[in-house]
Amino acid sequence: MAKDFSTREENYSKWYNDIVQRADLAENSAVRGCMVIKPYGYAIWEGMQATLDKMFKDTGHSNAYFPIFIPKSFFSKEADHVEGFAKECAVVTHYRLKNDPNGKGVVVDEDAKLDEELIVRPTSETIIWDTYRNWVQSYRDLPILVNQWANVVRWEMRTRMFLRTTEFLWQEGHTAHATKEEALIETEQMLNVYADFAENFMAIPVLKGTKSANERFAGALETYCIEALMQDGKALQAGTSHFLGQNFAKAFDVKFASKEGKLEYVWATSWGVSTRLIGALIMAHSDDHGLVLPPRLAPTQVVIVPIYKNDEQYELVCNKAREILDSLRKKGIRVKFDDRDTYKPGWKFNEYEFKGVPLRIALGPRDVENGTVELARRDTLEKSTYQQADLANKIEHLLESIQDNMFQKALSFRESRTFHADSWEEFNNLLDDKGGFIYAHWDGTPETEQKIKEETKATIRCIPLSNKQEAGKCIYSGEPSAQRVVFARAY
RNA sequence: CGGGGUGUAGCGUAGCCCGGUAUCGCGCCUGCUUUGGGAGCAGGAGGUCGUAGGUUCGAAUCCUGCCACCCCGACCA
Repeated sequence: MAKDFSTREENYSKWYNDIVQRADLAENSAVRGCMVIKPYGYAIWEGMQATLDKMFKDTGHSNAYFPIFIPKSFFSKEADHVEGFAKECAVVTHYRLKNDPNGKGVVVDEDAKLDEELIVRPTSETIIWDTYRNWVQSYRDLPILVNQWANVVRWEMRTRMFLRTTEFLWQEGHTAHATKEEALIETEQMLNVYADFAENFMAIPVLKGTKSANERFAGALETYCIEALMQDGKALQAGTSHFLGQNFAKAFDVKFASKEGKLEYVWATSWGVSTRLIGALIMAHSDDHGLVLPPRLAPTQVVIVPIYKNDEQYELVCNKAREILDSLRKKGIRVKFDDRDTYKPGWKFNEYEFKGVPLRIALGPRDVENGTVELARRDTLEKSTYQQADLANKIEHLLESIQDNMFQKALSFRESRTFHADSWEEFNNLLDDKGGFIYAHWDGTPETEQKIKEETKATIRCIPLSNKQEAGKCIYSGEPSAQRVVFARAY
């Protein structure tokens, strides 16, 4: 396993893949660019889903499901949208196979060619807006606040486990509103939901901001995003919320009669996060011993490992362990008692470290005798002995403290990698030296942004919502600028 | 799609330059001893060397085509 968090992509890649493999999260599949999410990785996703789903429902949204196939013609209706996705779509052209006349397996049956090709959804705006047209007639039908949990396919040139796979799992919210103001409020609300989730559940601090025109979602008027910093100094876009204006309503002719009796186009938003968040979790918190999971998202928060030399000790230790197990379960703590006798304690210690289980309880004859347990924290790797009395409460507090510590650690890391650059030279030096977020002045033109990207690989991650106005000069062109924006190299 | 690399047992590899039917580790199976940080010893199973041709008495090794995967870039959540 790589032992340093070098900014060398090569090492970091290897380290990242190693964590994915050793924590048993996922593996490459036989299908190009696709990934098999293994049970443990999927359990993390399920935890994220459950939390996010509740947050969506608490903000008035409902779940629905739309088809995976989108008729090709839908795509040509919104010009920017096609342009953004056309290059990475999987296309269904036939619906049947037949036996090869030459006896070599099966071939596509050319007689079963579709009149109109179907696109495997890269995102569902088009099919959803085509559907919404029929759902909306009056202002009384608005707003529509719908979310979908789904898989999508984007035929990317290059893939990375969790961060960019050909097929990935995500949620996409699609809302329709009577007014621009309401849609804007929704867009910002969902951005806040994402930021809340990232910081309070994933323990990853994020910058909230808007994208520059170049980085904006295809078809959106404004893209809001949360940006997180990974341990190699690269930025990761962790979630987006788009204000789509009336673009899709116009493209799909979604109109409603207002209170005043006028026919108006609806206002739209869309927002999504994906299994990429698992990648974020790995890259933000893992250490040289493997994955480190924040307690609130860990499928297993506490694992109990019994230690014994013979059947008699096994009985003794297991009885006590089951007592502890019950008391933790009563508290609602996700706890696992690993009483497999096919693996030895040392082996189990290592395994749960790879897997990032926040707290480990070791319980042996010595502990039973003394009325103690040994607790090991995954985040700090500290081991200490605790009295069994009131253990459930102590553990509950410890889990909270681990959650908090992980966030603080990630926050200090981000702060240590956040810089201001006032000259082109300084900008380049910072990028090559440390990576991280760099606040710098920009003249606001797409051309300059593009040049900077070509020369340094750094992009504008966002224009922070919390930005203060500050006159300055663009680090690249020297033209006047009204505020600093955040640059970084990104995944 | 460009540039680089790799395909040998479930996984990781040696051998390739200099041709003679494959090395080592992990894992797996059996037995005994073990169990507070990936146990020890003994025995055992498992390989059409990515694939299709070619050269040769003989190919993992040399030559040609093809395929797959990985890394770097362009593209992107």
